[in-house]
Formats: sequence, structure tokens, C-alpha cells
Amino acid sequence: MSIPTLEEVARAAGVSRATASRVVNGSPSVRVEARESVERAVAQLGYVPNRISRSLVTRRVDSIGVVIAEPTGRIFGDPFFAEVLRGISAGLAARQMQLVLVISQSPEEERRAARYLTGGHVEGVILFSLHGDDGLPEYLQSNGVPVVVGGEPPRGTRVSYVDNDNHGGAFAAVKHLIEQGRTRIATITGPLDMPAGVTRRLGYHDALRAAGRTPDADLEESGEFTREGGQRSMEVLLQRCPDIDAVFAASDLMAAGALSALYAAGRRVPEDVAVVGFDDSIIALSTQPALSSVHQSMEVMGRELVSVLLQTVDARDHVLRRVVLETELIVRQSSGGPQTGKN
Amino acid sequence: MSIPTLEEVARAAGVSRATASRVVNGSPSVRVEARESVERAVAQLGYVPNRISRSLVTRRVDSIGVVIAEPTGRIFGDPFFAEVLRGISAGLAARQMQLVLVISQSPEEERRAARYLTGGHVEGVILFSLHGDDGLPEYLQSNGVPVVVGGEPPRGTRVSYVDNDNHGGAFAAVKHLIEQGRTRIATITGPLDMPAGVTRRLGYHDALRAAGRTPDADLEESGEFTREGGQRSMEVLLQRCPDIDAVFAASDLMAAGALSALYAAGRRVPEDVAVVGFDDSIIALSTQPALSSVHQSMEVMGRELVSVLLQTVDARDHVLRRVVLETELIVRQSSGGPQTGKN
DNA sequence: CTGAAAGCGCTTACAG
DNA sequence: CTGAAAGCGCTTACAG
Repeated sequence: MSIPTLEEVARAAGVSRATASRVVNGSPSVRVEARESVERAVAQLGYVPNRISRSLVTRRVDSIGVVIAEPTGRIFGDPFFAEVLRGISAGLAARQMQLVLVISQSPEEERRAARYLTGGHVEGVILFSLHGDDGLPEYLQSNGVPVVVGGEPPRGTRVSYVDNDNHGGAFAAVKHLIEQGRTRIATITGPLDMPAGVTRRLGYHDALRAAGRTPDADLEESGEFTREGGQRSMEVLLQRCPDIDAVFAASDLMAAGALSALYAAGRRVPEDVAVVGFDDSIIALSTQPALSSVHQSMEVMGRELVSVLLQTVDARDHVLRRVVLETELIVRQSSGGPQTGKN
Repeated sequence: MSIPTLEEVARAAGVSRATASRVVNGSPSVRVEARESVERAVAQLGYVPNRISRSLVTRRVDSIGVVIAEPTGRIFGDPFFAEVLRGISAGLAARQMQLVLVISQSPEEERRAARYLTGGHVEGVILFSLHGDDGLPEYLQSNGVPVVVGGEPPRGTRVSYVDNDNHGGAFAAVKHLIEQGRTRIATITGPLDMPAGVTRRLGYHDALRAAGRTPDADLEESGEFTREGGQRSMEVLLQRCPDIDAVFAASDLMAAGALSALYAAGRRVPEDVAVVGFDDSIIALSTQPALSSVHQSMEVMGRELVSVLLQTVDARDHVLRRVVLETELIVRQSSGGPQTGKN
């Protein structure tokens, strides 16, 4: 009735606890008879090892934590996160580790989460979409918890990370719009307290400057990485500068919102206004017209994050590891690509 | 450098490990001097209790698992889940427990998750959107893990659950459409291997029968609870029965998809076809026109799930607990409600 | 109010 | 190949 322990398995199998443990952990140095006897007892009693106890002695735990520093609304609205989680999960599979997603939506819940993560429950943690001065990575590290950040960490934070080439991607997108002959290129930025928001905006600026143009603050609006934000920003931009003929949105979700606003305003895409997004998520293929976008594989990022984290865990060192993944511009119909936008 | 233990705190504070433990756990029976000395040591050493060790002796753990039995794509596409998670998190706050979301996307990952959940990491688990013959609830229970299911569990599964009144909600929706004078009322069902899908369909049938009508299989199509599924189903229904003048979709997301299909087919909503959804999620307010929908509070469901789970955990009994939450039809523009659909 | 001691369920040198 | 024993970091009767 109650949950069986190794002790009981050993007794039922007529061996010592040590031998039972060896069998359960697949040690090769156990006689067949003993092994089979233990296996029979395990099956009969329905024994499941208590990982908590095991952790205490092995000082290893079979899971890693993933923290996404966003209100659940955004986490669950953006396909970005689903993709990255898929990648992390795939990367973990080979190591038989469990992904544990920790959600916190208020300062109090954040403290609870911090306590959980430093309490020995996870081997290390992957942090996502950090804002401004989030102290979590430093707190965790100072408590001996290995940390890797997905995306560029806030300035001045000494922490390993895996990032996409946000600058290069934004640069390529805007360069493409310039080459299409567009002259009034606006941008809908991400939140400027997030490095990804800042860096993509910088790529936009640098591409303009590289073509001998001067960035114009009137052509910029922040869309908070949400669909609604993108739509609102586009409305504001059209109001302020009716002559806009192109827009670079720092995420696909915002680009989708911008498309709605352009449609509502009677502008044709791409004839009147060309649009390029960022992420190249499934959204890019479901918009009308299909969305040109900067491709980045969040699934690959997930795998890399796991790889970097486990390297750090295994090495037990304090080496800072950085990985920057390439991005690539995919041109579709929304910026003048062919009608039947096969990727 | 290395992580300090209670032992070291005790030594630094000049007390026994027992006293240090009492202070850390807020026991009242400790002299002030001792307390302050320990608190100083804790602060100075940066001591964080190892919850794993604590769990081993208290036989309690500070987290509960939440399993959503869906591919991440769907989890992250439907606001439904975000809401319910918010409710669970809120319900947990009072108990200082951590929500741990366990994601599995393949049979292998499912086995890993099952091992994790039975390994002593969680106090109990909340299971979501179970399909057909999922054996997880029974497996967990037989391994001593308290379980509560969100939504109606598969037939024949003896497990506690919290459900919404799916039948009553669907019945009210269809009754409303009949009262609006609609004569060819179609339905886009959820997956029929999920109880919620089956029960909402039954509510649709029963409302028709209560009005003396006979359900017509040609007017039913399954939409898999996704936006795309809803759109596709609506297209099929229109093709098959061009005279449809109303549709009850078993989720808002599917209703939104249906709206797109109706729009593309040139049907006016509600003039030509009235539409009612189910969930009353944020989607219902963001569609054009605003969507009539059966309201259910997923946040309340989340809180109830926590409450039922913790009751079971505290009681350590095998009592089956069931809670059914009311649903309420909210009439908006898509089925003839007022233009400026407040609420 | 406080400490010595037992014990939670497991793994792993160590000796045989 | 196997078992007795120590120990992981903590809590908690128990005795004082």
C-alpha cells in the first residue's frame, strides 16, 4: 500500500541494499541470479526510486529549470517560446533530464521561484527574455546555480548566453528594403529595456547610415513585442508620417499587427508599404500576404542553450560561454518577393 | 566559495544544528540572542536551505506539478492555458508552493515525465486536457501521487476533477440560437476523444431535441480546438450545407477560425450566420464582430484545482472529489447582441 | 530554550 | 561479485 523503499526490495530479493541499488542503476558487476531476483522484486512491489534521496548523495539532480521572465499572457501568445521549449526539450532528451518550467507573474512569485531554483531542485537554469536590470542571473550564480541566458543578457551582467545575430538580421532586413527603392522606412521596435529590442533597432540605424541616410525618430515606435502593440504602433506611425513606404518590425507578431493596421488604413502591401518582420516563425507564413522575415531557429537556440548549460554543469567552472547564431533574411511577398512564397 | 550548509551556519553562530534549523524555520522557541546570532551567520554566509534534504525528512516538498497533455504548439497557442496557469499560480501563492510545468511532446518524453513525477519531486499533480485512454492519472495514483484532473476525466477513470458545466453551457448557447429564430444550426466540435468535446456536442444535441428538432450529422464537423481547424471545418460545413444560418463552435479559437471562413465566403455575421463560441476568453472580445460565447473562468478553475489537490494531499486519503463550475452564456454581436458589446 | 542523536532513502568507497 | 558502514543535509522527538 505504502510506497516501497530500496530496503524492502532488497529484503524481498534476499540481497543487500547495496546490491539492489546496483541493479536499479544498471551496474554491470552483479551476478545474473542476483540481478533477476532484484528485478522481480522491483516489478512485484512496484518500486520507483526516490530521486530526492538519490540526489542528496549523488549531488546531482535530474532536471533543469527554465524561467521565462514574462507575464504568462505573453509567454502563451508568442510561438517563439513554444519553439525554444521544443529545442530545449530535445536537447535534454539525450541526457535523460526533465525540463521544468517555472512561471512567476508577480514580485512575490518571483521570490518564490528564486528560492525554488536555489534550493537544489535543478541542476542549472536557462533564463529567457530578461528585462533591464533583472538581478536573477546574478543571484542564482552567486548561489552556485549554473545559468545560461537565452538572448543577449542585460549590459554588465557576467553570464553565459546564446544569442541570435540580432544586429546582422536587422541590418540585412533594412538593407533589403533600401535596395527595393524604399525611401521612408519606419521601424516598430521591441521594448527598449530588452537587449534584443535595442540591438535590432541599432541594426536598423546602422543599415540606414550605411546607405548614407539619417535615422529619423519620427519613424520609430515601440511595439512591446505583441500583436496589439504592433498594430497600435503602425497606426501611430501612419498618422505621424503618412508617406511611409516600408516598415521593419522587430518581431513577426508585431509585423502581423502592423499588417492589420495597414489593411485597415487601406494601404496595399507591398505596393504601398513593404513589411519585414523578425523571427520567421509560423506566423510569417500565415499572414496575408506572406511575411518577409529574418529567420532564426529558436529550436537550434534551445539545443545550444542546453549544450552550454550542461557544459558548465559538467565542468563546474566559472567560464563564460557565448554562442551567437546566424540569422538569415527570407524574402516573401510582403516586401516584393514572389507571389507563391515558397520559403 | 562552496555552498554553505546548516552545520557551518551553526558553527559560525555558536549554536547546535538543531537550533540553527529552528531559527531558519521560524520556530518561536528560540532565545533572541541565539536567533540573532544565527540570522547574522545566515546573512554572512549567504546560507540557502537545501530543500532536497529538508524534503527527505519532512516527506513534504514545496512544489506541485502541472502536466498539459498537448503538443507545445497547442499549449502555447490557446489563451485558455495561460489563464488556468495564472489561477493555479494564484491558488498556490498562499501555500508558498511552486508551480512546476512539465512538458512532454513524445512518448519517450512522457515516460521521462512520469518518472519525474513519481520520483518525489512534487507533492501532487494537476493534469490537463487528457485524451482518450491516457494512463497517466492511474499510473501516478498507483504510485502514491495525489492527482486532480482539470476538465472531465476519460470515462472509467477514478480520479478527482474540477470541470466546467460543458453540457449546460452548450445547451444554453444552442437554445439561444434557436430563440433567435435560426433553423439550420451547425456545430464545430472539439476532438471527440476528449470528454469536453463529447459533452459540448451532447449539449448541442440535447438543446436541438428539447426544441423538437433532430440532430443532423451533416451539420457537425470536428475542429480539434484550433483556429485552423475551426476555419477548415466552417469551409467544409458551408460547402456541404450552404443554408447554414448559425454555428456553435466548441471553443473561441475555433469560432475565430469560423469567422474568417465566413468572411472569406462573403457571409455576414450575424445577419446571414450567427456564431457562438465557448470559453469567453480574450479572443471573444478581439474578433470582428465581438463573439457571443459561453463564459467559464479558467482562473477560478485553476484555484479550485489547487484547492482540491491540496485537500487530497493534506488528508492523504483516497476520497474522490468533484467540483463542477457554472458556465454562463454571454451574448454579443456575433449572435445578434448589441453593437457596442460591453461585457 | 537547547543539544545529542536518530533517521529520512539512497549511493559508494572499502574490504573481502 | 557482494555487504557493512558511512554519509549526503536536514528535522524533530526526547531529555534536560
